Amino acid sequence: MLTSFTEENYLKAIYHLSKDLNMAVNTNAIADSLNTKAASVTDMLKKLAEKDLINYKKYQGVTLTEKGKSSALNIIRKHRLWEVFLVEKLKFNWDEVHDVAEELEHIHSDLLINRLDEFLEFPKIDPHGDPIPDKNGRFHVPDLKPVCKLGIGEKGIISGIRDHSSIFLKYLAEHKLTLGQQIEVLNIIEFDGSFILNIDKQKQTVSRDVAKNLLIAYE
Amino acid sequence: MLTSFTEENYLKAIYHLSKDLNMAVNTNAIADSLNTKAASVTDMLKKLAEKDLINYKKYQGVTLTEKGKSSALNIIRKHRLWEVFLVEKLKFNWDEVHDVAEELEHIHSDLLINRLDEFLEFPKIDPHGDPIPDKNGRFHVPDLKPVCKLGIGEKGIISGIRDHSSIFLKYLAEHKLTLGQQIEVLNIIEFDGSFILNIDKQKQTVSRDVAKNLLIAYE
DNA sequence: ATAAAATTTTAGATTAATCTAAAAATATTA
DNA sequence: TAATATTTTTAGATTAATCTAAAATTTTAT
Repeated sequence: MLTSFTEENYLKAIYHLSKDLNMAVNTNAIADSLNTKAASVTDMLKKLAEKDLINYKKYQGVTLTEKGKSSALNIIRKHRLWEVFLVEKLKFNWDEVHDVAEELEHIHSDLLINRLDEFLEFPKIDPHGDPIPDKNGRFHVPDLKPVCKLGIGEKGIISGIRDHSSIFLKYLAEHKLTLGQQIEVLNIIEFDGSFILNIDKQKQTVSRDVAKNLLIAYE
Repeated sequence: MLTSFTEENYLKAIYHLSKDLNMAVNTNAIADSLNTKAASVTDMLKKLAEKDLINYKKYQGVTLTEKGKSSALNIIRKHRLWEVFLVEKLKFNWDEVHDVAEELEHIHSDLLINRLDEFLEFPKIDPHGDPIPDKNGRFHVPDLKPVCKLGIGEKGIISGIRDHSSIFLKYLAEHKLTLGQQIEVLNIIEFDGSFILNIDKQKQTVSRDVAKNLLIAYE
């Protein structure tokens, strides 16, 4: 079955939205996430339902069918594998990969993506710590917690991020807050909830906002 | 300036057609090469002329402007670099790369393509022997001749092909007639113009059709 | 429970790329 | 050079994806 560039973006958006909420996704939520209008979304939902990619009943929101879910996971797989390629092989910074991967994820070729997977030695996570589905759509969700949940004296390894904006990614890179880095909470400021961290043997303060969006795996 | 997937395919087609003929390209020729109808081509020509990518006067055929030519060369550059990547890094056969490269060539990112060029160590030719334009659109056209122009006893290195169809490519690969291979003309059959070649110390006969489409560089 | 607010869908247009059929222009040839 | 054939363009539709504005439905709040 053929899916257009646009249909694929809808499937991906629905997948991400329903993953967070774990329930039917609203028309407006899709419209917001794709920067389009609710009326356009309704039109597309009818089309996707026709193709048996989503379960859709008027006014009731949508969920992905098995077919739709596996299609969405394949697009996410492609996106994340390309991100690994860009960073590992082409020396992109982790804040430079998203837009290009948004285009590359729509290239239609199973051979290409499976060979790329092999070339990259079957990576399990992308440059932002997000898991990469295998060719059957299977992946493991690492158990991560935001820095803000740590107490004083606790340690962890930076292993993911919640906010994926390039401005946040740039900030993190400039402050050595990159994947794999060990951190320790030295103190928490009561006034504004900011965290004083020990990073690479240096004291560094991060705001509560940063602490909420930086995910760690316990040691 | 933004060019759509479709516009890019028109520019590429016009480039290839005008390169062979070295003159204005006909509406019907473009329609044939893109498997579309003359009426559709006329519509698109108006649009490309509007964008100053082609010189177009009704009924007079078209040529590329400098802008159009440099855009076409950039698409060809991308196509051929991706082909090198697919063959060199992802172990595609040379008859498997064309369709995927047709999609990859439309990814818009200068950083991507220039980094890919670097990653591949600035290749000068693609897996079929076609030259790859550099980032300024410059490339050298190798001086090649078809096998059928060789006389008995002459030698050469297989360095290019005229026909790019996957059926021809597959035939060549199966008969060790691949890029870089040395050949020597042992005999030419008067009856049907077929060639008896010495390839890798083995005698092999190829039809005149093959001899016309297989290009060699003299020793 | 009903009115007000918010969300979602429908109706009717718009744009890019395409098509068929007919008209216009150019090229061929007798 | 006039008739015929070929090529190209125009006119008018079609399809996918989008939009605005209005109508329908659901949710929230009094």
